[in-house]
This record gives sequence, C-alpha cells and structure tokens, in this order.
Amino acid sequence: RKRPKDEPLDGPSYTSSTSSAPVWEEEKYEDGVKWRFLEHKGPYFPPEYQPLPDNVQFYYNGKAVKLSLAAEEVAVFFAQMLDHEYTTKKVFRENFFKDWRKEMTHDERSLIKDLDKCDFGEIHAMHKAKVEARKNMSKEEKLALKEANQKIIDEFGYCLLDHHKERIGNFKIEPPGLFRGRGEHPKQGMLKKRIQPEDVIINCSKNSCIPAAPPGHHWKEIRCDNTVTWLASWTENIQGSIKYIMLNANSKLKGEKDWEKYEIARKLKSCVEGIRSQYHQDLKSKQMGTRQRAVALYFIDKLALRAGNEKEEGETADTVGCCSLRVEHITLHEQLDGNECVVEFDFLGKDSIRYYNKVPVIRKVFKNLKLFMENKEPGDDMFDRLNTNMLNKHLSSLMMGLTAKVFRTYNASITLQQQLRELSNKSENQAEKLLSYNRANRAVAILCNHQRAPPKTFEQSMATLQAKIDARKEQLALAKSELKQAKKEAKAKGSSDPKLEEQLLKLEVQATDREENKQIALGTSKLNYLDPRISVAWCKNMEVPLEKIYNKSQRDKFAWAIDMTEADFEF
DNA sequence: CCGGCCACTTAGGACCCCGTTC
DNA sequence: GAACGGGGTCCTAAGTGGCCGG
Repeated sequence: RKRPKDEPLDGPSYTSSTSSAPVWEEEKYEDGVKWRFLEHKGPYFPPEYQPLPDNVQFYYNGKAVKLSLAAEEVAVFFAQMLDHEYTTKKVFRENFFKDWRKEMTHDERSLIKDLDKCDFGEIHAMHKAKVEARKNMSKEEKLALKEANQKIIDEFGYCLLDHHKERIGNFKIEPPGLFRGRGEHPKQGMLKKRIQPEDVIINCSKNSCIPAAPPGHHWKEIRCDNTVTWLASWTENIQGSIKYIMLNANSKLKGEKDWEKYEIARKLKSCVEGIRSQYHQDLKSKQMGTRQRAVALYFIDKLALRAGNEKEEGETADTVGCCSLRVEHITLHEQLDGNECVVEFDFLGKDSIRYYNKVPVIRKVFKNLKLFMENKEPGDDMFDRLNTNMLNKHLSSLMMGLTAKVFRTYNASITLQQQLRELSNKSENQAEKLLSYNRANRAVAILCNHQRAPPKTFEQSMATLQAKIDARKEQLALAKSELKQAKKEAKAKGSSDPKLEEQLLKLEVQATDREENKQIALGTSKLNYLDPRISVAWCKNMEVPLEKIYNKSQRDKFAWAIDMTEADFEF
C-alpha cells in the first residue's frame, strides 16, 4: 500500500536497538520497497519424531500392535490430547481417523478400521509422565534448558534488516500435530503435517549470507523480493494458506506500519462528520445497494463491527462480520425495554466469539432492515447487494486509505481518549488513576467485543481478595480505636494510620477492577486498536509512570510513540 | 466485476515463570 | 518448600484487504 501523501513530514523518531539515528533521518524507499538488505539464518525446525520405547504399546482390539513410524507419530498426537474434550467430538474423531489412516501402511490400514477399538492408554500415560517429569525438573536442569533455548534464540531469533539487527517474531516452524480450529470447525482433528525444508521459501538479499538448509536438505526456493516483509514462508496443508516468518512487533518496519495505521485513523477523525452525513443521506437512496451500504456503514461506525468478508463454506467455522450478516442473526423490536427501534444482534464473530447486543437505532435504519429482511429465509444474506469489496471501494473514494477496519481503530482510540478525559482526575491517587485507565480501556474492549473465558479460578481468587480486604478493615478499625485511646491519654495529634488506609483502598480498587474485568480482555485493544500516544500523553499529564500502563514488550512495541509524544498530544 | 492468491494484522487460549503466601 | 495465582510470552488460527488475471 502506498503511503498517503498528506502525512506529517516528521515521522517517528524512535531509535532502534542497534542504531541511535532517528528513523526519519534514514532514506525513504520508493513505493512498495520494504528493505534494501535482509540477512537471516532461516527458520528453526522442530525436533524430529522420537519413536516410542518398546515398553509403551498401542493396542487394537485388545492386541498389541507395533505401528510404523509415520502412523505411530500421528497416534501419539491423538494420545496426547486424550484429556481434551474435543477428542470425544464426532467431527474431530472422524477427521483424525481419516488422516491417520492415510499415514498407515497397507497392512495397518486393513487391520485398523475402527477408532473405538484403539487403545492409546499407554501412550497417553507416557505423555503425562513426561509432562510431570518436566514439571519436577531440578533447578539446574531448568537452567540448562533455559540456556539451550536462549542459544536457539541467539542463533535463529534475529535478522539484519538494512542497518538494524531486528528480533524475529516467529522464527520457529510450526510443529506437526492435530488441527484444532476455533468453534465448530469442520476441519478439526485433521493432521497438520510436518514441514520440511523442501516446503520452505527463503526470502533474503541476493548479496546476503544465504541461510543453509538443514544437512541433507534443500529449500524449496530462495527468493529476493524486497517488496514484502517476510523472511520465510510455507504452505500449510489444512486450509492451503501461506504461513510466514516475520519480524517482531518492536521492529522498525512494524513500528512504522503501526504509526501509519493510527495516522490514517486520525485522518478519519477529521472527515468522519462528512462521511456520517453522507451515509445518513444514503439511507434514503433509491438504489437498494446504496441503502445496504449505508446501513452496513452505520453498524460498522456505531458498533465497531468487523467488515465481514465472505468465507468458503465447509472450510471454516460458520462466523460472520457486518457484510456477511444473515437474517437469522438479527431480531427487530419496535419496542424493547422502553426503547424504540431496537436491533438485537446474536451471531458468532471472529474466533467464534459470540456477539450479543441490543441496540436502539434510528428509524431509517430500522425501516431499511425490515425491508432487507422481507421475503427472505433465516439463512439468507442480510446485505445481498453488498460485499466488503464494494464497501471498501466506496470508502477509499471518500478518503485515501479508508477501509472498514479504520473505523474500528478510530472509534477505539477516540473512545479511549474521551473516556480518559471523563473518568480520570489529577487529584486521584495512583491506584484510582489506574482504575480509571482500565475502565477507559474496558469501554473500548466492550465496544470491540474483546471477550475472554472467565478465569477458571475466578470465584476463588475474588474470595481470597475479599478476605484480605476484610482483614485490612479490621486492622484499620483497631488502629483507629487505639489512636482514639492514645489521644485521650496523651493528647497525641495526627490521623489514624495513613499507610493502612492506603493499603485498604488499593485492595478495594484491585477488587473492583478484577470484578469488572471478569469476561473482558483488555490486551487486544491495547495492542492493536489504541493509539499509544493517547496513553503516553495521559501518563505525562497524570504523572503516572508509563510502566504502570505498558509492560516491557509493550514499551518496546510502542517505542515510536513514547519517543515522539508530548503531554499535549491529541488523537 | 469476481475469484484466487498473497501479505499482513488481529485474536484468544495455552503455557510458563516468578513472586507471594501459607 | 509447596501451592497458588497472575502477568507475560508464545502459539498459531482467523480475520482484513490489495492485487491480478480472466
């Protein structure tokens, strides 16, 4: 994508790990070129399969069967998962069995015809013992393991990109195993095959030291394409999609892209009012397609829905976004809970996370929805004259670089900024300020529907915390009465123990925060949707140390923002 | 236009590690 | 010194959206 021409001239001026020169002093490349020089060691391959010891056996129909190496490896994948609920699922078991049989020899295949007659018990027990043994390793063993891992990171985890030594995000080839998609995935249980060097394309500079393939192997291809950012790629066998090895989020390349993303969202801020009045007009259009586009945009803007690309049926779990909503996902209520024109959404979105929301909408939108649903079956598309391509084409005509997802970024960031202004106050103490920050963050997470499964130990840990609070309260009460006594006797001045009160407040704030956060995931919005400059400026204004908001890796990722942002920054 | 392909961002959960508490 | 619990990292799936060729 081309860099929009009207971006500010002063780019991010953070410094990288190896160079102190501000980025904006470096040459800019022509369109599409991502680097001049790229050198790396190639991906790291997972260890080869270790055959089972003789005393661990697989049984079919009660009889021990020595499997071929390939079939055994796949059997072990299944055996390792036996504690998981999904090994009991029909689709998972059928997919697994079908793929497993493909790995068997002719003889094995003619013997093993029923998964229910397979006994993986010994293999499963061995695996559990291994996990247990790993947990019980001595300090020395753990240290040795850690050092060995560090050595791998040192050797494979970095690359040289132009003048910078950069950390690679995922330098390890994904190990083989059984595919477990999210939700009701039709391909769950299929065998995800082992990747060989012969499957891997290496991308690097012609004049760099080209990585050597593992002994006895060769790469699929050596490519020198400086219009892409990946270092290596391979095609995965489940969906047939390409997997990439790319840089870490703290790299210059990723940082610049991130900065650019937020600059586009800020540009939307300056023209969003015009765009809104445009789509309000379009709600009345004579063209059905235009009306559908307007309603979709209304949802994307107001509810921060994802665009909703079409998906191939049977290839993935049945999930939708805005443009792919079906009639069955929406219920219209003329009246609901004292509101008029309420739209009830109930659908599975990305990662099969449920989106459930009852939203009062303007009458024109409501009427249009009724019209779109007329004479349709529950399984029919709500927006039959619209797709993401048409929507994005329209958006890019309104503003350079504008797509559906920019609205999510814009609305997330602007919401954080507004909420911070509304909720936080310089007179609060630090714990209160942090609660306010988290609440602002939470408002965004709720808008974007970033959910998490409630932690398994949630009730337990809330109870423990409450017990602590009660204990502190008691202590405080005791201290107060002691003070009273002291005052009476010695006419001592001063308040009750301020430290104790502070501790109590801190605990109470912590309890509130945790309770409110039960099913909300803050990390996704913090990492992907909230312009970090808003948070940096807030910290400066509130005199809150940045480390309270961002951990080390987040500070590395947002180095560009930390370096360029003053207290007066406005999104 | 449309489908396939490609590149890249966004996402939740598993797992690991380390400090705290009993 | 074991158990706990919570933050941080790792993993990789699942999205978005551009481009190209028919």
